[in-house]
Amino acid sequence: MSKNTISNSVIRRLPRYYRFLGELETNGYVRISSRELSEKMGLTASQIRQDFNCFGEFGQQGYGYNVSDLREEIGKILGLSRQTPMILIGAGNLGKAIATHLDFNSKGFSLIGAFDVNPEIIGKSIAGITVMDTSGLAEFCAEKKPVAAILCVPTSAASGTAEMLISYGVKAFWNFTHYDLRIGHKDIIVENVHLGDSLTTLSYGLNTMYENK
Amino acid sequence: MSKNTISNSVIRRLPRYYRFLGELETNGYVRISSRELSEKMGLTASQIRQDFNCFGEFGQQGYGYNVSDLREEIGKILGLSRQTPMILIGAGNLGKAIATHLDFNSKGFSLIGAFDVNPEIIGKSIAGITVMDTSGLAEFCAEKKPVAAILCVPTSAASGTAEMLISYGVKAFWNFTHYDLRIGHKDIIVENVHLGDSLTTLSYGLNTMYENK
DNA sequence: TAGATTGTTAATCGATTAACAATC
DNA sequence: TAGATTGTTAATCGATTAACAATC
Repeated sequence: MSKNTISNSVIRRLPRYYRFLGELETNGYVRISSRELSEKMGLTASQIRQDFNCFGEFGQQGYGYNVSDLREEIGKILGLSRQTPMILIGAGNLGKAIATHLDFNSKGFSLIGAFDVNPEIIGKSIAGITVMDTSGLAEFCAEKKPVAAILCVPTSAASGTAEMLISYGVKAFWNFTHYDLRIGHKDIIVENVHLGDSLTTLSYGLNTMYENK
Repeated sequence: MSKNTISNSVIRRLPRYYRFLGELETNGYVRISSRELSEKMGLTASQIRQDFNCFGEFGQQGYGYNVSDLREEIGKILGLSRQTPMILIGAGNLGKAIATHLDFNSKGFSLIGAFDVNPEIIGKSIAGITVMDTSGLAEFCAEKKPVAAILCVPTSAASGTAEMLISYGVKAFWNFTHYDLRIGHKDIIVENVHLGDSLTTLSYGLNTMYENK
């Protein structure tokens, strides 16, 4: 039974727990204590127990956590057994790389379509999907009802494309444009990636470490 | 004159400030108050003033901040006028997309080399650079002394590749593998991207919003 | 039972927000 | 000068850590 609201800090740690537990399972771990997990992940044991207790009692006093059970529970919380239909908008270099690089099915999604406006890209196949002309998007959405979309369009097209997709029923965006997508509609979910900001942060780190040069 | 230590929360906001100020400048803004900026960015005016004051007094009472000056100051803090030499390790789909999609020069870096082990990729040109054989990495590093590296290798090769690069003098990593790079060496900087975790977070959002279905 | 480790409450720490004196 | 808005201190809020009783 989940508590009322989960803080964003906790949510951001969940995928990482899930990943580590998967590795532990692969390596034959059956049980693990919060202390041992904390050492492996670079967290405190307290934080781990607090985090898990947001969602229920997954452990057993005197024993610890069953790795496989715990991983499954976190998977449920993350909704990873779903196959939410997702489409890619913008199948250029980045869109193509995203679509081929990630295992959508193990992360709660199913890539069911890809769209672009560039005639040189339309008709090509990526990740087993034939890229369609963006002009056919309305019809496709009416029929296949994708719930999520990957935005790999040029930054200038980000906002307009998102609004259009919302009107077609899309509820969640994975945004790779350099535009800060913040939607007014409150039932729309946005995950901004901002690779540029990430690289900029790396620059800050270098600048700070070697500032006296 | 910068204060002793800047919290990570503040640092993570800096690239976003820089981006917004750039847009404002493009749109002809000469001055802006913390209140006006807070409305545009979805922050509080207090937070903005606190953040900027970590680094000095960039504003003027009764006036606000000069957009262009403030942007330049933040650019300096981020080290964006540098051209830190950077190399790409792994020039497959993702590596290629990263290299071509981002403007390294405006973010404090200069992409000076790309490497792969795949004979089909070696010799091809991406972002104006010819992909070299990874076997020539040691020699290249000795000569060109790259300070930063983009890791787009398979997850299993992440740790080993990083250690090798450190031995060649690389100080900073932009890590796109699914491996949690945490380096023992304390003078090494790591920025983990974890696209998979980002997508998983999106799944959580959908799962939470539509959990009663 | 004794030992281990959780679940949970209390204490601490840090980050955000509010308030206001300083000053342009 | 009066109005505006910063820089900065104080108050609040939230997240992390510590402590320990519950219990397997």
